[in-house]
Amino acid sequence: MAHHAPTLDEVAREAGVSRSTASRAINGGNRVSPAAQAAVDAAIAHLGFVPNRAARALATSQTGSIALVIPEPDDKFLSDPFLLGVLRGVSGALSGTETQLVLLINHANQPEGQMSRYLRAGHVDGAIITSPHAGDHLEDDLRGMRNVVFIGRPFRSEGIAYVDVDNVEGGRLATRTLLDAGRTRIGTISGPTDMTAGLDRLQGFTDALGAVDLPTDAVESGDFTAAGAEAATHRLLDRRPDLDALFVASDSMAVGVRIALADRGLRVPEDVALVGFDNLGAATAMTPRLTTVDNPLVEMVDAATRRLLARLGSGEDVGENLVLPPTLVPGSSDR
Amino acid sequence: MAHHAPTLDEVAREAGVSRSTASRAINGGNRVSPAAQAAVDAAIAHLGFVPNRAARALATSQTGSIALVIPEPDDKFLSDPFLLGVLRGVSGALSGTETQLVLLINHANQPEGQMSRYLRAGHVDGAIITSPHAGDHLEDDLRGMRNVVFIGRPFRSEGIAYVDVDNVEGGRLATRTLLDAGRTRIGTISGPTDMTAGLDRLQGFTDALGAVDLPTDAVESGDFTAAGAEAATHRLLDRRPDLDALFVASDSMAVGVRIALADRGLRVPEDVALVGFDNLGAATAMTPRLTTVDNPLVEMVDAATRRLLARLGSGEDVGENLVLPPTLVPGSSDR
DNA sequence: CTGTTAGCGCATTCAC
DNA sequence: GTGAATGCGCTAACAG
Repeated sequence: MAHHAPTLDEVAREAGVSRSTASRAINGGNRVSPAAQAAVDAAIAHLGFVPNRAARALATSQTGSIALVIPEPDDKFLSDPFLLGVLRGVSGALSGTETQLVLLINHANQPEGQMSRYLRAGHVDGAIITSPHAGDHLEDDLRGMRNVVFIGRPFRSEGIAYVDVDNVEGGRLATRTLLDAGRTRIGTISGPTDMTAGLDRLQGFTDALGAVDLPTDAVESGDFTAAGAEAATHRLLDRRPDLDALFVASDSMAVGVRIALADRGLRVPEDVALVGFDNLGAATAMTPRLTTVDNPLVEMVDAATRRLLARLGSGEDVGENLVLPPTLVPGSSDR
Repeated sequence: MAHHAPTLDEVAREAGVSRSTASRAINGGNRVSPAAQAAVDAAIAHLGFVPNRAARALATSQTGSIALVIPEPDDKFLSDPFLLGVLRGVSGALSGTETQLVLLINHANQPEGQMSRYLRAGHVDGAIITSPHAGDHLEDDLRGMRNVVFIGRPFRSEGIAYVDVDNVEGGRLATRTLLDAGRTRIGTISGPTDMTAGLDRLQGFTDALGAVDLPTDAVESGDFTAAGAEAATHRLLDRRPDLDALFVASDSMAVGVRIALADRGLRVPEDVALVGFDNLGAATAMTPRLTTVDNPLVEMVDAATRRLLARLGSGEDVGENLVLPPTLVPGSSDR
């Protein structure tokens, strides 16, 4: 245990300069002579100096950390690939940065406005908010705050910066793939209706079928879990046993759909063709390999983080919200 | 945005007391009169005062935050239920606490000793370290530091505080379940050999079979992923097509095992009985539902976090390392 | 380009 | 039980 963490004072003394010069040398080296810079660098290396974050934060009133707000862990939490992708994206964008990542679990029953108070209290410089649900206080509490970026489009997006994948286009893409494979009796296991991602993907499904004058009523909504999708599939097939294809709004749900189909003795893709959505790991683990729509989640989050950092740094907005295009990932479940 | 975050000074002034009294009132209220206490409380509520973490950290040289160190995101990262369980455990232990959680991604190629330097620099008060691998610098870098707790027993545990599940006993439990079901040609898809969890579960397998004089050589090691396990299962069955039961060292791997068995036309449990390990979500999603060993991960991590907090608070060690007992979770894959 | 001078907001001696 | 004084380690004017 070091008896004493080296301080800027000691660095300055060892380098033979004043504290201010040492400080400038550390922060970008503006207006410091090469000689002084070198001396300070040497002293830092020699002493193993690491700036004290608390002191720096106090002086600059910037914490050097951002928060990642994630929804309360519930039963589906334990197998949610979404969160892992988010982590990976933030982590990538922050690597090489001095910025710290503070994790904030957004408990559902926590006092309204607590989150925005936390941000306003200045405990962190900014925040990334994941998976907004309808009725979430967060969306309204945080509207207009410029140090906040949402992952996924919120329900009312005015005054909210966000990045998202084009879920409508993704839903279209998936459904067209089924059409191109020659299927005509197409249904969907949609996502939850209290999330824009669920709604948008369903919209894409409806668009694609409507464009070719096919019925769009074979819909049952799941909850982005395998178990929920399994039940939804049974409900749907009870009603419409003639379906020859399904667009499943998430790969996790496709696992449940496969089970339901197997229970009914239906083969994939011979009897029922399948196209999923996400490509976050589950698709490649299925047999036959699931044809799916790639959700560029990691890139999305990476972009969101960089955008937040830019907003914090320059103070100026980077402009438009970012909506990334989805792409089809071929498998053997669609034809 | 508030023009000005309220400071302790203002609280003191509004309450008609000195800064020191206000400070005491806030921190436990020792040696402050009921009248003063009430006045301060009122002022705090009125002003919406929130103590500035940076200032407090600077004054106390305690940051009020702990780090959670997780391994670098690789390809299996995106579908690892382990990490989610850890998050859930830490989150639970920290809720109701003022302590912040800082996420640290431990990049494999990061300079040796960086992590321990980070801790010694005092950026956080302590750390929770997840899933130690053999050859990890971390284990040696952090040995002896009393503000660190590991999740999962490290290879050399001297000088390292950790909590773990009894993986050996878990492996025994799983294997005995298979024996009790009348199986006699039992193999295992083990975990990676560079993790104590993998090694220990295999040890339990060997113990249980050795105790009844059955051969223990039907072993192939997976990597805790479904794809890896699928390949391992084929290797094992190529060599030992007569097996009538498998202990699979993780539920994620069991998914791959099921695929491999299906490919070979083997039914579960009629032809091959299966017992997994973890019960972190995958088991209940399988059909037939996987019989598995419950890994009390969330409780483990919760305990680890509380232990860390205790160590930081009182300065005294809480004593022994904690090793939680695993329990069997019945399914219909074992008989 | 450099050093001197002030705080940032809080906890904590120490006398009273 | 209370208040005055001091310092945590750093950055940011300011005058030189």
